[in-house]
Amino acid sequence: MTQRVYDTRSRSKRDLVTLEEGKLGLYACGITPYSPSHIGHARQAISFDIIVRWLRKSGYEVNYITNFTDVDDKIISAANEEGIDFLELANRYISDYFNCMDALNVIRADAYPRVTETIPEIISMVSDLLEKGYAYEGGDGVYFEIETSPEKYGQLTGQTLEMVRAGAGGRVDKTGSGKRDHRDFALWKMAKPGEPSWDSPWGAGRPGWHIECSAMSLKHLGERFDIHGGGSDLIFPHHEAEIFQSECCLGHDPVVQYWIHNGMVNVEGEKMSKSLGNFWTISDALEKIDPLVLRYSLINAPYRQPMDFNQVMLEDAKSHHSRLLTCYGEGLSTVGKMDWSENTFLLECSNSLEKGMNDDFNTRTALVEVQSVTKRLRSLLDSGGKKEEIGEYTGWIGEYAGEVLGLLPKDSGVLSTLKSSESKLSDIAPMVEDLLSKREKARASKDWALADEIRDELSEAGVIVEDGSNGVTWRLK
RNA sequence: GCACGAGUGGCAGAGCAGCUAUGCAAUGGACUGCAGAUCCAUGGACCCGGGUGCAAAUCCCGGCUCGUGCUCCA
Repeated sequence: MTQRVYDTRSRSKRDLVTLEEGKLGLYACGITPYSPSHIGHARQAISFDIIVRWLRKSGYEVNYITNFTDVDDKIISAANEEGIDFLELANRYISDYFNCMDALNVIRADAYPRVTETIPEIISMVSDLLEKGYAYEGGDGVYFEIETSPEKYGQLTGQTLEMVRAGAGGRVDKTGSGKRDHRDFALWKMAKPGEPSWDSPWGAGRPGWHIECSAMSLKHLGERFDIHGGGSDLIFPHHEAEIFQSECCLGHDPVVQYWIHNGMVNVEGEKMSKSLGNFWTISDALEKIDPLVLRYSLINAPYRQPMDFNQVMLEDAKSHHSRLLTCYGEGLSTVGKMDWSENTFLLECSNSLEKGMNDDFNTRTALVEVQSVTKRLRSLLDSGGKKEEIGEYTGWIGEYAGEVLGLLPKDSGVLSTLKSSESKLSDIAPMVEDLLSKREKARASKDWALADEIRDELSEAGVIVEDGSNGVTWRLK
């Protein structure tokens, strides 16, 4: 089955053909660590994590690179406010990022290059651009000159040079910079007093925002690579600027074969922003929900669609995830994972899941299949189904919900959670059983008031009592 | 204003030419002292107007509405 990938540049799904057969270079723009990571970062990271997992499962040898922009205006001003070094601040939030990613079960990328560790490469790229006549020194910095290659303008956004010229005229003067044209962008910014800086042929300064990614992708993936991704908010101007820089510097195009972009996360229908007070950091979210439930909720829509983060979707994710985990845990502890390749129903499910994932990584379709396998496993477990079948279903879930979607903790974790809740159960069992037998006596004598009172008490204590056709059962909330 | 994208049942959200999406909710039933859980069943949708097709939610044209980008942003 061919992998289809939606490419922002051509605005269509295209068959994935890599530059080198069986190998794939993927660069995804990472974060600027100036504040704690938020759920938008989580969605970006999880989307690409699953894309990488899937491509690897499909047989590609993937080299996955994602960066940190560890020097930038916002980092500097946040560090100044606290009176600390900018790198100290950046490191703090990078470590926050890694903690969150680990919790969310995001597999580490193959490399996490940083701007501050790529300065020589950046300087060399800027020098090249100057030499080739694509850039100029403008007093307070070195700028890329858009007019040198107008045909490259708007490759990702569909805008032309003229449109933007018409739309934003007059802004040049306001910026007060040495730009010749307001659409030109900085490659190197000269340092103002007190700012962190590196020596360069043009004076002490630091890289502009866009050049870092061109330099880092070149360094790690070479002069041409397969996929470049990031949040859809980076399409303009960041990724367009990268196209200018990389293609002009290297002298060929395209440098990037496929551009992919994940959609934004809104909160209760509104754009997430600090000023609206609806800003969710990942740590905030993890205080209220399990990290894997958050992961589940964030892949409940295809990665390109904008998604709304709200109470309903969280509760949905919570109930689905807990059913998935419970079934998997029971399957694991009673039978274990078994080969399912002879099971026609499971084969159909994986076919359909693969079809969805091959069609631009549709995790929503994948979840539908996971739900349907879980449902069947639940009823097998409840009705005392054949061991082989339970094992097959458990194996399927481990493979797809676990390895591909990353929704399950490690098997040892699943089992120990199961055990600890069992031991918790056995601790309180005598007391509960005692109350229940009193309740049974009350029920036998049709003293419903007393029976209900006992049930309510237990409920308040966190024990759910259910009268089934085969007698009374109870479990923890 | 320009660009890009989206408008599907009560809600979330797939499908992108012919075949039940799915989940939650709802309704009816089974079970129950009641509640819950579970099981069975049922109803319900493709923004509007044209066009192409044997056939359109799905393609084309024109509207309308919404979102995002055009300044930093995953």
